[in-house]
Amino acid sequence: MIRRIPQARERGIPDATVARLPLYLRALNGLAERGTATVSSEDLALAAGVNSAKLRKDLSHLGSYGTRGVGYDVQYLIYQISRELGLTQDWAVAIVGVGNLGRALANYGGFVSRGFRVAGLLDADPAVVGDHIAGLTVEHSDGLEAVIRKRGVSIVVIATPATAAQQVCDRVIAAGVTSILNFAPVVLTVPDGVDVRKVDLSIELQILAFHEQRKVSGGPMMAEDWAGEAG
Amino acid sequence: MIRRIPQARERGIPDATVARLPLYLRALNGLAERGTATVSSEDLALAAGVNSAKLRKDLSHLGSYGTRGVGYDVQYLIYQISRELGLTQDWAVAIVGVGNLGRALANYGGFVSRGFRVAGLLDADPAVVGDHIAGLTVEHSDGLEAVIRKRGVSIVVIATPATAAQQVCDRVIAAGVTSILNFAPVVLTVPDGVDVRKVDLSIELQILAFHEQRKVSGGPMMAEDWAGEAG
DNA sequence: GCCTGTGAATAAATTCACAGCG
DNA sequence: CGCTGTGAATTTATTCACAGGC
Repeated sequence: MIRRIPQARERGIPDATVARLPLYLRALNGLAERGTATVSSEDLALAAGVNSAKLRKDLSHLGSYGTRGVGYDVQYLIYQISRELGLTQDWAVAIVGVGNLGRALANYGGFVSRGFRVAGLLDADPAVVGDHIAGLTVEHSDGLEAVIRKRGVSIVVIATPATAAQQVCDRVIAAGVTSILNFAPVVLTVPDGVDVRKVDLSIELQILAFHEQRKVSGGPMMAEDWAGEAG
Repeated sequence: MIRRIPQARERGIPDATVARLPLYLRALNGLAERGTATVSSEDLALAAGVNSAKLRKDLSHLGSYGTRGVGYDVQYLIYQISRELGLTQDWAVAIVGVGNLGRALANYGGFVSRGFRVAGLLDADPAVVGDHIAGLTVEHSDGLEAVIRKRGVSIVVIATPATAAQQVCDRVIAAGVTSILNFAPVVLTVPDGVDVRKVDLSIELQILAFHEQRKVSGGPMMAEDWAGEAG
């Protein structure tokens, strides 16, 4: 029988924990900006919106970075989590598809601030190519492979229409990219070893609707005097 | 702290299942468009990107809507899932914050197509108020409460800067909204009974970076400061 | 035979509760 | 003492595997 060796150190961090580390990091940065030097698991958990037992368990997967009876040193913990997430490195990101969403992403401050650098904006539409967005010039997606290779892009954000997503996906994988963030509402087919994360705006709304439906017995309020102004 | 929504007594569908139903729904709609009448759990699972056992278990929580030896009737299953998610109703959604992201959301086809209707676009910036986006006119956020009441808004999307998010959140809750989709990178504090879902663009990138870091032993090509870590 | 639906088994995640250190 | 770190207990989710209907 093959038994998994529990790597107490830095290997084998649960997915659920990894997904929360950015949350803790953001809460810690907020504390740091307000000049807080140390924080207890209770307070940090509150700021991050989780419970303290979970927070301590999560952090314990990284190592013993707290001090019993005191709490965690904010700056030190920021560094440790950043290192664990790989944010002490500089990641070049290319955004493919410069529609409304692509523009929003390019201008999103959170990308640049944490180890990510938008190294390329690409679009297939000649009407968009040449636009200046967030200090970059939109390039034609014909040059996708060249941009990836020349600028060391390791993460690609797909913000194209659904119909183009798989094709873009195939091309960037062929160019060596193994990390993709997909905003197109389509399931991408990728070979083993390629990591795809998906953000689906409408799915979140649908989940909300499910819960909303359960709350209100009579369904949503009726829009009585809604006069559509479209058209 | 996270409060469980007044859970349905009759059928407690697991959260993990609810989160996947929209995925199945999209896969089914794709099949329907191509004229497929029935589909096996195997094929539907493939289209949705999950495994078939999970799919069958998920669907079993809704009822027995399949036919042994045959599969599921596509149209019927679409209806059942839609009903379960509350998408057979018409949900009025207001988007607060009409920056790049807000515009992207307003133009996002997936909203309108599935039981959601953008009933209001609001922003605090007078320079934006009056803009026409996706067939709507941007209104000043002073009128937030009025818009919510008059147009029967039951779900609010917060796409404001982080600094404004909590204030907007408080106002919409005071106006009776109990379902919020938050794109601002901040943890919202809400009373019990209010359901908040969060979409955080940078968190997804950070999770990708974590996995990417583990794949590539040498790190990304453009790593500038390679602090010698004893590995 | 084929494929669903589902108990049982397994795995993962969360929470409890307290030992142990500062 | 207070607060972390963590085994143990609990809850939740996934996967297996096959009974049972078509």
